[in-house]
Amino acid sequence: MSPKHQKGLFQLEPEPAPWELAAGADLLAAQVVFNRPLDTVYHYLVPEPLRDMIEPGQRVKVPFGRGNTPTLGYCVGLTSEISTSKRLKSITEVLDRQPLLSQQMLDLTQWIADRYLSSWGQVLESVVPAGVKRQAGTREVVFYRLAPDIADLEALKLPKKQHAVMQVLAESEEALRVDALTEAAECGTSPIDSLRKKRLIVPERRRMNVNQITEMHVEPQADLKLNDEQQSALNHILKTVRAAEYETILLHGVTGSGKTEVYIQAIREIVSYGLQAIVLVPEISLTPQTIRRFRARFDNVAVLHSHLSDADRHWHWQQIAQGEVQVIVGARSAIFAPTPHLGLIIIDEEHESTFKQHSTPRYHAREVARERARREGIPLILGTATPTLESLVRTIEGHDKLIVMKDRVEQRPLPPVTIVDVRNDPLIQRRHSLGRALTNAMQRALDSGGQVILFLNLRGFSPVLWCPKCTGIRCPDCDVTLTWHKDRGRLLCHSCEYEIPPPERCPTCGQPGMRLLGAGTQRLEDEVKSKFPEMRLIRMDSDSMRKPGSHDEALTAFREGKVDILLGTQMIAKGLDFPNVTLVGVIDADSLLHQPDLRAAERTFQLIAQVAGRTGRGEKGGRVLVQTMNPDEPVIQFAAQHDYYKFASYELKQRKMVMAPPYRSMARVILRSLDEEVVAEEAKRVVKFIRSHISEKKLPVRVLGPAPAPITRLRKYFRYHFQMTSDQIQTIQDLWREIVPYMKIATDVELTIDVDPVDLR
DNA sequence: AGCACGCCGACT
DNA sequence: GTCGGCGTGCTC
Repeated sequence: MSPKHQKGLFQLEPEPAPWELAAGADLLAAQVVFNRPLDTVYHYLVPEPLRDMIEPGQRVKVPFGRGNTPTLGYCVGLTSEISTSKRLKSITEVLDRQPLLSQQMLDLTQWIADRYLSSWGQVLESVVPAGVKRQAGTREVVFYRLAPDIADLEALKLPKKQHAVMQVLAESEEALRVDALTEAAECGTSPIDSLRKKRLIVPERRRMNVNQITEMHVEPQADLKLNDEQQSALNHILKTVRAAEYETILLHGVTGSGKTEVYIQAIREIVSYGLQAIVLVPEISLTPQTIRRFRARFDNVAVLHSHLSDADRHWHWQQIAQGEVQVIVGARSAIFAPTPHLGLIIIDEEHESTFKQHSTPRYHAREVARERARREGIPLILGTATPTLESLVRTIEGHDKLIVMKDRVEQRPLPPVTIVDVRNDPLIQRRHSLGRALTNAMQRALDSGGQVILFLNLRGFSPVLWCPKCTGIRCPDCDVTLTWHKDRGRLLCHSCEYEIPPPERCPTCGQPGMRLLGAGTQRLEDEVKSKFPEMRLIRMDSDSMRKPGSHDEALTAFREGKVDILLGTQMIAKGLDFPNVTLVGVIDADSLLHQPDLRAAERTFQLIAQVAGRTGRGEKGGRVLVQTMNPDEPVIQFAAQHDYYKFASYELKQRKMVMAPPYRSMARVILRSLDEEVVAEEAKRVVKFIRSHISEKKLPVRVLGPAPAPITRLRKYFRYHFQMTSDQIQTIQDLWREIVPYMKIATDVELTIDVDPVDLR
């Protein structure tokens, strides 16, 4: 038996609870936090009747503020030592029968609040699923038992029906539900009510599950044989697992190197110790294929995806908390799964930006996972074909371990990548999306019975509807042009929900003859159909894949060879292997490269590498064509050479030069308001205030900005932003906490801070 | 964030 | 005179 397992057993032993230690004292106070941007932990007296039911991790109802408004809060601790001199108010009600969070999860959420400059209460509110708070899918059922002091039934001289009820209960080992009782005693509910009023029977409330989830059945599968690289990666992971120590392992495996099989066999080991594993994947990879893959290898897998109902989510939460689940597979928020005996955390596709939450608390699941692993003394595995520079630098600096798997399984080579300079391509000049080289390559691939994937990172038909006399049509609420969606016959805003029918004349100057500029997946689809009319084609983007299951359906059709050409956005860049794909075309590598973002180059490299990974997995081999107007761009060159490390060292030099992450920590502050002048003024004022504080305290913090955000207007709001960078994130955190109370922000301006931003739009 | 308190203008 | 505008400051 492993030392890890023993530790797991010890955790089952009841510890003396802190409130028991305080029981001798004459007062008990609960520490309460609120779902408000307040950093304070408030104290409330626990009245006598609530003393034996309150526990940290439960929600409580308390009077709050001058008006004593009844407010929900989270009890995060109990104490008999109160530091405040204020007179304490009392808790009104304890809302949960069981704590929603363990002490470890409370500690972790406090760390998140601290790290991401959000309040503890706000973190707790977003960590506990709504279905768990509502106890969705359960109902309160009343059970009855005999009162404890009843000795002789006959002596009570009860009416016949009531006597029958008592008889049934006396013969029963456990408490009975009302419906079971009425049936057994052959009566209605009135005798039961009378008995309760006489206190001869006592009610007992219990929560019962209403529905059980029926999981799909999957044929079990045996583990696969690992190749040498996989085996040595697994050996290292198992060494850490057996040592029961924290370590972050960056598993850099090229596309098709078989990372998933390594994860599965590592999980196999910890499951055999009775421990649980969490596997985080990007939401988009939560396809039925991924799910099937895990279900086929483990008995108890919980898959937490975005289409679960509140009731399902609650049920899974309970199952996980009871230790009934071996493996939890889910997106970002699955890192909060309440596993009692966690043994391993895996983050697949570590480089994906969806692991960063986009709203408060703006945590990064990778960093939360790292902290959770550190606290629980377990390994964290970060798997990817294109590590983020952040993760790579941590291995260079010796904080984390790097394991490289440079070969694909069965020694299949990575596909040759050809950069196609389309600057002088006659077809491209005539506004085609497919240049001559790509068209010819498609023809050859299809002629020899291969399949083709085309990648274009823009949905819709055309991103600009252009008036020759004036400008393009823009969204009235956002600072972006409207995209023409031919399939729906509407112009859509990609930043909000705004849509309009296409105007016949320019809405600004009344000129007819608007022109469509630029191409999205829908226009590409038309072009492919006209160039290859006999080929079967499927388009995958968020428009064509709206109904649940269509994603899986499309991929299955493609895999089974019922489709010749698959074209789409990001959606097709990751996931599964299609052995018969012999050509991958990247339509427009430049659109990725030219985004106003410090990670534009990194994302371009990642996308080309990911898309290229979709081919060359079968015996026929495969190739990749990348169309670009910037053939000499180093990033595109490195991607064509499959040389991650050359790319990394080039890009790291750039980042060092401009003092950007991963060499500097960064926080981004966003101000938004309906009034542009107000928000611009306020941003200037705030930055001036911060700068003066920095120079006064001589803090090593740089402030960049303020400037209008790249998307200056979003959903009617004008947005300004600025960045703070420093060698230590701690410096920025301390600075922010110190100055926040002093910078009075105008009431019509909203201010948010994003620590370690991944998106600077 | 939310809410109460407070100090100013235009109404029965 | 008072109803309500929103700026200010506090919440155990």
